[in-house]
Amino acid sequence: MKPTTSSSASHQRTRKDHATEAAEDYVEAIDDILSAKGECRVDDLRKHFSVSHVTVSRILARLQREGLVRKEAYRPVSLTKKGKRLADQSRERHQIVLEFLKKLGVSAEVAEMDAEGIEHHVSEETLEVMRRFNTK
Amino acid sequence: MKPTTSSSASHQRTRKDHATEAAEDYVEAIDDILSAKGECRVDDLRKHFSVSHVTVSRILARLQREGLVRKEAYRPVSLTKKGKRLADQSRERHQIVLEFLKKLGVSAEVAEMDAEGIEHHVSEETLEVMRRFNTK
DNA sequence: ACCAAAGTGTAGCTTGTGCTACAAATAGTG
DNA sequence: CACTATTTGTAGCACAAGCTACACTTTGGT
Ligand SMILES: [Mn+2]
Ligand SMILES: [Mn+2]
Ligand SMILES: [Mn+2]
Ligand SMILES: [Mn+2]
Repeated sequence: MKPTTSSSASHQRTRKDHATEAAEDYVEAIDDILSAKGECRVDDLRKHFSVSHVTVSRILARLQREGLVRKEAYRPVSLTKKGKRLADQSRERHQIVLEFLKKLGVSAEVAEMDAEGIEHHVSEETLEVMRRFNTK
Repeated sequence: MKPTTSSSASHQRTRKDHATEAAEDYVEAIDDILSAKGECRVDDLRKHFSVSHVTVSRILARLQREGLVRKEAYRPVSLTKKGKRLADQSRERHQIVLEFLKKLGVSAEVAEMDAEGIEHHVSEETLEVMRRFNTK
């Protein structure tokens, strides 16, 4: 049963997934918070992720450099078009994975916990398989 | 459809999963390489993960501090009892996730790529659900 | 035994993400 | 308006994991 793919390719893929993880989770959270309460502050994200406001602030600076987010000092955060697009994609994938786990028989609480990590490692092919499973 | 669990708890769990990821992947790789060729060198791990030998060296030093691995300068790596136990657990979980994805209809190549990341985010409950799915 | 090649170690750099402590700005309350 | 509480920013720390460059050890071939 030798691997069809070299192990190194899988580990490289995983490292790449992790490199985009923060961006995906942040734009998704920002978009959700914007929908829920009209504006998104550093402090909202601090609570959402259970990290210090400093961590939030520095990640937002990076996302701004990458053109996903707009942010002026002491002002709320907003998403660029690119950021909104990534948020929508991320949310959709998140939902599919979550729904999949629940349909599979995992409890809602545990499904929510697991989905938050799993989502970043699901390829298009696997996502499609999950989509079909969900509608079956 | 409000979350049953706070989003922050999921993100904390994901961060914890990532904190143990390198240890799990390394002891598993070491154990596999030991089985395959009798000894495991820094260079074997370098190839396995597609990183520099420096990265391998520093991660091994940490795993040694954590009591998972034995290593003397210029000598091959070996696993402690604790390391071997973690390797066995990690391999078993890896196999279950991989088998699950393939049974689900994902191609072998993609299943191998995705499993390498997903495995670290699968809770005991989800793993059990996958086990049952695999034998169905 | 020697020399070259391969493998390993170490110094030192980078980036990302976590933190506390302190300073500044904004918001809320009397 | 003034004062306080909350929010946000910044300095500076830690740690993990990536890298290159260079030094040292080990291995293998002549
Ligand atoms: Mn996530
Ligand atoms: Mn998410
Ligand atoms: Mn992950
Ligand atoms: Mn892995």
